[in-house]
Amino acid sequence: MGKIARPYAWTVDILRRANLRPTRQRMGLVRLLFENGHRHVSAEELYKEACRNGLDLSLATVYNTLNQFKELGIMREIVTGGECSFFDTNTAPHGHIFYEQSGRVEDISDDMLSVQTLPGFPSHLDISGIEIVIRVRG
Amino acid sequence: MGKIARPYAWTVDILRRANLRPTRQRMGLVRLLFENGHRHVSAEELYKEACRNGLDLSLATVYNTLNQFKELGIMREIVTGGECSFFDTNTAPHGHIFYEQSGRVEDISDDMLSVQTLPGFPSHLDISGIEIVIRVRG
DNA sequence: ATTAATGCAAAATCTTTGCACTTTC
DNA sequence: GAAAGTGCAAAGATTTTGCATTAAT
Repeated sequence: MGKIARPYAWTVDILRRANLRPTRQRMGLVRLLFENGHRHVSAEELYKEACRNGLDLSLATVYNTLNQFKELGIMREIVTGGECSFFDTNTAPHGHIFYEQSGRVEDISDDMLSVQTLPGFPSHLDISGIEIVIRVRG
Repeated sequence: MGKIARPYAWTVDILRRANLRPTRQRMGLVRLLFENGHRHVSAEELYKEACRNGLDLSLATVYNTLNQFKELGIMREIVTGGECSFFDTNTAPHGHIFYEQSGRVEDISDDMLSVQTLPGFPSHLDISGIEIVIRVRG
């Protein structure tokens, strides 16, 4: 990624819109997360990637930032049942395929799976999220 | 539950069938888990319940036993995204409702939700499990 | 007797937090 | 300068492990 000499305007925009100060660390993370389409990352992965790209920050800051982004609705968390949690830049409702061996996460697209609530579904429930994970050995 | 003076025959049967020695601890856990229909438990919950019922064992043994049961296919694990994992005595495919506030887990019955794979689903995947969790605030 | 299981405490993870220091506004 | 963010190390929490002891076959 190279040094961030001048902040990328769009990273600042994203952060401003979320009422977060555009610090060097956040701008770097936003750039990694959003510059090339949607991504699934674990905190650890993102931290290492940031370091590799010359961004100087701590793992705790990565956790804090990902959790802030989650709370602000910019990202969402993916529950895999693996060792660590993942975060997804795509906040639209969709399921995931979790590859147990590699620990990788992929989206389930609309033409793969159909999920519908039926009349028997309790209508009073205040749903905060629907997790669909297909675990595969491959 | 009272003292287990003489082992319940059916708990021994379940353990024998799974090639596990019917120890006092395992028989007690099997009894709590299977004597009254299907259950969802966390290790901690089950541990406390066992203690309350006069069963003398350690939390580590509860974890070990639940994991053995999972590997042997007697139980399965439920991924909730909450702080701890849950184990389910019902191994048939079905989803769960997770109540974030209480940490309780309930089954999703067949008349609540319909899930179907569509033609676009990758047929070569070696699926080890499908997790469907509806998180609710209530 | 032989073999397996248990208990305990300690370790291993992943994740969060407290506080002094730094950066942004 | 005031307020917010960061880094670090330390704490928390859940789960696993190592090993001496105990129990089951």
